[in-house]
This record gives sequence, structure tokens and C-alpha cells, in this order.
Amino acid sequence: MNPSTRYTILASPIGKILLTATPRGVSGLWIMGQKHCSVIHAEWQENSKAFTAATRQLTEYFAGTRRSFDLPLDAAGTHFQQEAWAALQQIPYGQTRTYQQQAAVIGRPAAMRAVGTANGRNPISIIVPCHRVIGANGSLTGYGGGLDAKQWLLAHEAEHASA
Amino acid sequence: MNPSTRYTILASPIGKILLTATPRGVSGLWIMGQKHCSVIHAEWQENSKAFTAATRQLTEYFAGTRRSFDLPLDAAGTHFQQEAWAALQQIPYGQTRTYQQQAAVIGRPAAMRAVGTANGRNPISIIVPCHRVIGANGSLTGYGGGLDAKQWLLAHEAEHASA
DNA sequence: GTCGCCATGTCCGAAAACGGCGAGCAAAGC
DNA sequence: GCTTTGCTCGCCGTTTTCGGACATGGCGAC
Repeated sequence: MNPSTRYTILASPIGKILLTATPRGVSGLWIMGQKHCSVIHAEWQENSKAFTAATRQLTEYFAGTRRSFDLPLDAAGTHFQQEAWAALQQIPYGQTRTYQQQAAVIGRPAAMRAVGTANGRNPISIIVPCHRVIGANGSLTGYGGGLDAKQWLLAHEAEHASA
Repeated sequence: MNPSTRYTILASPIGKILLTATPRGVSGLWIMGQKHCSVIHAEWQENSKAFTAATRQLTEYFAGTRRSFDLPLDAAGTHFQQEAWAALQQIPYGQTRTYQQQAAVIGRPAAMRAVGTANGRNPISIIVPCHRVIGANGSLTGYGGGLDAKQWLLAHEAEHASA
């Protein structure tokens, strides 16, 4: 909604990606074609030059040569969501955690279900690695960008983790 | 809440008055000591110089020598409230209207009760003359600044209307 | 007269529903 | 016996929904 929001679209192995940013940093990364994909607002401005660094880092990530991102982020959310997303960024490349473990990290071990909801609201997929959280029994359980994308990302990271 | 809000306090025949303003104009006028009086937020700045014109016009009003105000206003409210408050400003000095008449003016004759609520939310007393609206049977019915103030204002205007 | 009922927009608090979960238990299949 | 599957229930933050309360006035029924 913020008219100072800029966006761009780029291609990837898992489909087109919509990137958005405010003046303070990247505010969204959505895998397009999914029902949870964010909407492009009329007052936003297309500006691929504003995403030079983000595009390069994402390209390297998909090539398997980058394992962590170094970008200013500006994700909007409640206090609890901010904590949940901060916990996500502590999960190393190629590893997974359960929702229960993530809830314990933020000091609320019983809030595992709320953590699942918060992960579903994560506006910056991939860079904030919500795909690295799976069910306690090993099932993928869910992913805003589609379970196919979640599985692809985990397999991709597993393949390049040891290198 | 807006840190660019300024305020000042001035004396009047009906008690102390709190004036607030944004960069776009006067945003509030509250009769202090009433339960509906706005709160002074910590991030606001006291600045009596910003209210030179408003103070002069109010002084003239209370002296009986001014019957209309000429100030930029910036009242925050819903679309319906904006319409209701605009209708208030069409009521001439010294005259009164009923809530029903005011509702008819904005094209919703059945919304008289909603108009009463909207008037109660009017942030700029006196300048936006919600005191000129009374019950259909002539009763004063209510006033955020206190019924005493409402009666005083109406008597004051009646006294100076013909001059 | 006067009492009760209804209409109008907004805000606020309470309550309920809703998830990208996890554990415990029973039943079925091997 | 042991695993697997499918319930049920409790957990917790967020969102949605709902019900009142208001600065009123007209109408019908008694």
C-alpha cells in the first residue's frame, strides 16, 4: 500500500518471483502463481535497479554458491511474528528444525502452533528461511509458496550444503 | 501521536482550552477538565506561536466581535464523520439545527442517531460548531465539553447575533 | 400523552474461530 | 508384539465476528 514501495519480478527454478522493497529494505519475496502470492498494488513502482544486490544474491543462491543472505530487510509484523522470523534466520543453510524447536528458541515452547501460523505469514520467503521448518514427524506440513517449492528448496540446500 | 503535532493552552470564559495542530492546520480544540478532553501526548511540542491566528480569532469570538472562523483545519475522521462535520460548518452563527436536519443535509435523513455520535467525536469544538445542534424538542441533549458550556455558547451567540 | 420499537454509523470489548503443531490413545494390519 | 494410521484434545497468537452503547426522532398502539 505504501506508495514508496518498489517491486520487480525475476525468474527462478521454482517459478517467477515477486520482490518488493520499502526505503528501509526488502519487504517481500513471493513465489508467484500461488494463492498466497501478494498482490501488486497500483501505486507501487516497478524498479529492477533497486534490486541489483538482491537479484544477484538470489541468483547465486539458486546456483548453489550462496548459503546466506546479506540484505537489509523490512518485514512488517507483530512482535510475536518478528520474534518467530528472527528465529528462522538462525537456522543454518541445509538444516531443518521442527515447529516445536522454533517455539522453544523464542522462549515459548508451547506456542508451536502459533509459530506455524507466524511462519505462514512470513512475507520474505527463501531469504527468511521458513522452508527449513518441518513437522516433528518429518512431514513437510505446509508452505505458502507450495509444498513442491518447499521440497525443491530443501533438496537444493541438502545437495549444496556439504560442498 | 504524530510527533509533528503542536499544542497550546489558553484561557476562556468557559475554562481552559487545549488547542492542537498538525502542519496542515488546527486538528483539535478541547475544553479542558471535561472527561472527553483529549490527552496531551509526550511527543507533542508546546508552541504558542503556532497558534497566533487561532488565539486571536478565538479571543474575538469570546468577545462577541467574531462570528466565523478563517483557519485551516485538519480534523481526522471517517468519511461519514467528515460529512457530518462539514454540515456543522454550514450552520450560521447564532442559529441552531436539530440532529434530524443535519442528517438530512448530508443526504441520509435516517442517520440522525449516527450524526449525534459523529458530533460527539468532533475534535474541533467551537470552531466546528457542534454546539449549534440540539434535540428536536429543543433540549440540549449533550455536549462533549459539558452541557454548561453548550448553554453558555448558545446564549453568547444569541446575545451577539443581532448586533 | 407515553411507552415501546426500530433505524444509522462508528467504536470497543469479548468471544469464537482458525491455522503450515504435537502428544496420547485405540484400533487395525502385519 | 510392533508399527502404522487415524482420531481427539490442548496449545497459542491473530483475525474475524458479534453485541452493545451512543449527544435522536418518527410511528403506532395503548
